[in-house]
Amino acid sequence: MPREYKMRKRADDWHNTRERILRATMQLHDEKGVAPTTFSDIAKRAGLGQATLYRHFPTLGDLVQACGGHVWQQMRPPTPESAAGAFDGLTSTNERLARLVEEIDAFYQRGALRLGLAGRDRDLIPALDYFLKAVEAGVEAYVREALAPSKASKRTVEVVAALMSFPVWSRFRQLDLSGRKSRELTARLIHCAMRAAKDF
Amino acid sequence: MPREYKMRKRADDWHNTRERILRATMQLHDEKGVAPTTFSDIAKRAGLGQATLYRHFPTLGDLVQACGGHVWQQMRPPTPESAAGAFDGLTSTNERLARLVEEIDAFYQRGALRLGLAGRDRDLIPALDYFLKAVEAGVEAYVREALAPSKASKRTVEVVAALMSFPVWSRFRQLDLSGRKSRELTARLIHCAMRAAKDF
DNA sequence: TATTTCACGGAATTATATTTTTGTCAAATT
DNA sequence: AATTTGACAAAAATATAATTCCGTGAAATA
Repeated sequence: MPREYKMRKRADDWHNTRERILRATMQLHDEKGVAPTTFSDIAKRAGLGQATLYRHFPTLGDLVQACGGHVWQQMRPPTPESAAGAFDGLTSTNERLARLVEEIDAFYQRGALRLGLAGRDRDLIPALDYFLKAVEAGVEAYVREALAPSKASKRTVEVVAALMSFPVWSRFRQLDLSGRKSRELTARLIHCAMRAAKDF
Repeated sequence: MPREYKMRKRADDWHNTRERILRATMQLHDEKGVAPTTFSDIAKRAGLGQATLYRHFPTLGDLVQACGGHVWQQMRPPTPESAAGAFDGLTSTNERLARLVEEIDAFYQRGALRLGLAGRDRDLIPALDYFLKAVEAGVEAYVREALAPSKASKRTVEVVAALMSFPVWSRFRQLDLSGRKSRELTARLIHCAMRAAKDF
């Protein structure tokens, strides 16, 4: 229920408690995961009554979605809109792939914790699924853009996108390769996959 | 509380209800996941009172662990013990890698549903984590065995194991490649990874 | 057959989480 | 200044799940 506010102080208070709620929620989500976090957890952390949460966010979906906005801008995910710009001036396939790996790796590093936690509960909480689908679309757009000059097939794009997906990144991260080596390995695997995908 | 049973019929009844509980539990776990399944869900499905569940399995951990036994034998995971035998008579690296991919792929196909569901709740339910760690150890043992004649470094084994992990398999499965093509792709990626891992 | 044992289900109890109700006080309006 | 509005917290009301208690009847034992 958005309101018309001519009332300055009340509007500010409203906004402030809203932000306190979101801060507390994100903290707890980072600590225990999304699904296991309860309303009373949040209220306690924010120093508010539970009823206040409902006033601001009638459903859990609303709350998670609102967090999504903050999280999105904190992790700056790749988007279809930013894809073209990310490869500006790079013409060789090699350069473009290197840039692809850099960009996505940097993004996953920024978002590792939250992407992992969100992934766990995505089919429990629709807002999370929506969020992650948007992330995946962004990654795929980057892959497509990186491969654009190579006239890669749809299939090739799919395969490379799989290789650049978060679950795969996350598993490889468990090896304690340096970031440098890790990106190098990824790039090589992509080359290999592209060659292989030609035969499909 | 195990008992001394000389009493035939009671022992049988006890065993039968135990199996009914496990059957119902596994059904529900397959349908809704492990964590979201409640004791009353299980009791209803099994046609038993909830109290009966507690008598047979005092804690959730006991129940999940007992399911684990059945699940384990249904999905026949690779184990360190079976690793050596799986590559009997195969001498060339190529043959061994092909066998590795076949074996693990077949296993993941058998276990896909449950491995996915278990993975989601593994850090919520210790018994699941234990189970999955055992699975991972088996896969790694197979990788090690497949690469044994190639004198691969520890690092190489790790990298290939990552490539053969369930999360990676699962993501690639989303591409709708035929099993044939999919295994072919995996094999090629492994070759590439081995070459790359040499430089690390 | 008489007595004891014990697996069971119904129902009570406890625990935890969600959602609504209500009174209060400060801010806004007149 | 008097009145109204609305943001808030405390606590009540619901809802759902975990856990325990207790009487019953069939199986075991003597």
